[in-house]
Amino acid sequence: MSADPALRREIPDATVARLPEYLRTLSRLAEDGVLSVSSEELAAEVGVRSAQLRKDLSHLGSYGVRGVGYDVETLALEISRALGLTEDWPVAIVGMGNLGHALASYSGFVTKGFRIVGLYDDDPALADERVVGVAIRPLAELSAHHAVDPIAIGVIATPAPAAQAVCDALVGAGISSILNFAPAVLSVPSGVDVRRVDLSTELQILAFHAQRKSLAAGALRSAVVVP
Amino acid sequence: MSADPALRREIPDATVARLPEYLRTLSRLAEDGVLSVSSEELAAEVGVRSAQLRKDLSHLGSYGVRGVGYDVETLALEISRALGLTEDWPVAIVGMGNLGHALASYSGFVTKGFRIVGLYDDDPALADERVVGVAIRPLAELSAHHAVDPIAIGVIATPAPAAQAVCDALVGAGISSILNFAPAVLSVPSGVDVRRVDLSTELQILAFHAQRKSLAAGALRSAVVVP
DNA sequence: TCAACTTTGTGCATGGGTTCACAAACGTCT
DNA sequence: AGACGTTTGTGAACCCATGCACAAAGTTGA
Repeated sequence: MSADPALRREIPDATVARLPEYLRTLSRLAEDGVLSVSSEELAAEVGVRSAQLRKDLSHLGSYGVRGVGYDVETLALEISRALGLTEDWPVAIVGMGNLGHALASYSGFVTKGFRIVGLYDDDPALADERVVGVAIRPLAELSAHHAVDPIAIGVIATPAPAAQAVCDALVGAGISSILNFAPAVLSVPSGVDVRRVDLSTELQILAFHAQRKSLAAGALRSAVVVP
Repeated sequence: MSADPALRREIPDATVARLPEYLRTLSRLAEDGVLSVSSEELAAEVGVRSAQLRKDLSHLGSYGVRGVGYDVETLALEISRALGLTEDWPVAIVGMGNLGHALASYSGFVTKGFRIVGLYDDDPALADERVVGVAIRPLAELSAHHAVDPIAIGVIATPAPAAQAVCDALVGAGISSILNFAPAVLSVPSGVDVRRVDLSTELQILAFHAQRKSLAAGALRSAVVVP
């Protein structure tokens, strides 16, 4: 019998995907000394409709005040809680090439709730190199490390051909949340969560829209020449 | 009066987002010497339902053969065409920190249709350093460069506070497709396409699901103790 | 040639997500 | 205290996407 609506109710995936954006914007407003926002103002900042923002927030509970708006601090706290950012999440990165290094030193990591506890790469040239205070170790050590100091989230930053093997190693060690930067579809047992971030997919989607724009422009020119 | 269904019809965004995945898988199959696939097989590889795959492909035209399946080469070519990957797209990256370097040397860039033509960063320490054969130059030179050798897609890999200014510079130069890696919402005039890739958003979504899993486990334990 | 089998392409139903529009709730001002 | 203006929270309508199920179309084998 939980009292917190965030735990009782089912929050739609589409809403969860927007919460980080709301949170980021609220944090910025808080830094700027803003105490209160209306759904209209916040929605404009984030780039969504105000009705959508209100419906999203309604899934977490009722934290607004009618006629006034939302208290910035309170709302930020409630979103953090809903997302599980009040506890912190130990993260391990596998694959310390260019991308792995970039991810490890990415400031967004440390800011809120995430903490790097392990960096892994089988390349002997990288062994024991330290990035943000953590030594790079061979992947084989991950399982032992996880047994002593649990890892909640595994990040795969290897080339595509290695990704499935790395994923199997992570799952084998008992890690059930994986962020995959390799351009490969991973197969995992049910209960394991995989999210994929893929640069070339995004580029290709942009290319599609760019092509549509240039085709539309071409069609327009033709229409003018041959009405 | 175009004969190509891909140009006539409207392809849904959800479909466009999946096409790169289909293309990648088809390319892998082609390398393995596979000549033909059924929707069932291909869908299994990609991790979608076969009905969805068929419906997606039907938006590009009718390239399957009933009773047989799809010719791998043909289908790959048609998807490439639909996405606009038969021409190649000049890309510029702004912000050559860790992430910029990682992106520039990312192999997925060159593979299909994308070509890096410019790298920009205002840090004097980076000036004239060469990555993948391209010299890093100050952002101020982008506009002149674009006028001579057009850039189709701009990639923002700067810290969040600089992102909007960089974006304005890109838009001002006439670039209308932007891929943004900075954790910031960019405001752009209509007609400009922005896609955002954000590490910390993805991590937060994973944290949400991880929390749900651990809460469910906790609830289960409680239920066992206090039935 | 024809029957049996396979697989595509699609009409239709179902479900989620987005948007509209408004009543309920709050603060403020007279 | 009461009327007025503002903003939330949400029921209802719409819209897009997904999944089912099957007819149409093709292949294979006798």
